[in-house]
Amino acid sequence: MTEPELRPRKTPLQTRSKATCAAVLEAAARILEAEGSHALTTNRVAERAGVSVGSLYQYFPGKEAILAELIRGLRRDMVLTMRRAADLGREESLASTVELMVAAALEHHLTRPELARALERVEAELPVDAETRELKGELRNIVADVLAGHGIADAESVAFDLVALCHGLSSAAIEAGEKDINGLTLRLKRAVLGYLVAEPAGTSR
Amino acid sequence: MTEPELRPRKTPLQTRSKATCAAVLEAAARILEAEGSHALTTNRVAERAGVSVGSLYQYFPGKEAILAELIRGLRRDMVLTMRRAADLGREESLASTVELMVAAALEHHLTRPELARALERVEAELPVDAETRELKGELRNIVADVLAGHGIADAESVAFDLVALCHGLSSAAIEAGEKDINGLTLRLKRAVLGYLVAEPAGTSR
DNA sequence: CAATTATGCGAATAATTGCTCACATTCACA
DNA sequence: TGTGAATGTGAGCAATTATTCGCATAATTG
Repeated sequence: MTEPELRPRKTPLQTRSKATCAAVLEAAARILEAEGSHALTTNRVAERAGVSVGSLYQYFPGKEAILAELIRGLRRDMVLTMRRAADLGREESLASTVELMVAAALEHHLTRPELARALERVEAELPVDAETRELKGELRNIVADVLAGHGIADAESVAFDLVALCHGLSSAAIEAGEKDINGLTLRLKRAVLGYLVAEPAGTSR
Repeated sequence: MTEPELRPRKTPLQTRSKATCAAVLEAAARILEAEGSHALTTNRVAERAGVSVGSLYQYFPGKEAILAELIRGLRRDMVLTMRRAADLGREESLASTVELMVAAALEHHLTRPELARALERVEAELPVDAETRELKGELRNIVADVLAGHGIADAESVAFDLVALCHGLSSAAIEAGEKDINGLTLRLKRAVLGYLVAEPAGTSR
């Protein structure tokens, strides 16, 4: 049960090799979203990418590294999207900012829903990747900053909860085949603003 | 890519065979929570169960069937737990009932957290199992009934959202190693009551 | 008690998969 | 243009895995 290596083997220098790398990643993504992680074998990825296995192994030590790279890519995207939304919301009301950010998060989930879902599942079975951990923290920080900017107490902890709540609702709704994105945005907004407005205290037994 | 069979091959009749079945399921559960689904092989399960592979295959057509059975068991448990909580909450205030149900759901997630998480991931990669689908619907119905009993409009849709929200927050918190269960219960309660209290309307663009 | 049925066994086989390596091709650069 | 570095190839070996099948043991039944 040796931990699989998640870092790429070497970074492509020439354009040709960059294309190879990209093709491998894209092929893996497609297999993943169409058939799930159990169908992801190095030989299949290479074939689908129009590349030989040898080339694949030149850049990735194994399939876990390919998956890890896809995950990092997704998270980097997410952070960028959310940062942009947070910036747009600067000087806006809390409600407007929430709507902007919720819409951004949703859009992110909607670009390649199956891929995002598959990668999330895979991530849980892989050793923790340092950069991925950082990126997740960064996401929470972005949210926390927005909250703090509107004078909300305990911003860090609240940010954690809001991110988790939104993630839960978006995933479930998208998985259930929800098509009404505007409606879903409203439901997310309702959850977020509701949480913010509700009494933090209350007797638990 | 033939769909794996998820139903057990035959039902054990004698006590001896019931024990074999149970041993297989428990062994699979232990491997799953300790090492994840990639480590779950039929031979390993049989060995860990103190049973031969042949016996395993007598009752399960493959490992997917074992996993499916574990999933069904977990869901059946969940429905029972939640029904009990809903019954206990009858004649109580909405807030109290929410607290009871939230606590029940949490307790459920906490008995074998790693197992529950692993099974959820596995479920997403398996063909949809009829009974599992039913059970998930049943869970939402239980919540919807409670909501309707308190005169909440659109109970079905709200139930969907509340279940999703709670699932999201519990999973994230438990995964993050949250130990303060009382505190977590309060946060869940806050999310639920907040959602219920917040304006369902609001302008989305 | 047979005789029938249920249960259990595990070596052996077939299929899959990860991964390497010896060799070919292309590129960068003096 | 030539030479070393970078890149690409894919047959094939090693290891893992799923699954079967002939046979032994235990329970049930009549």
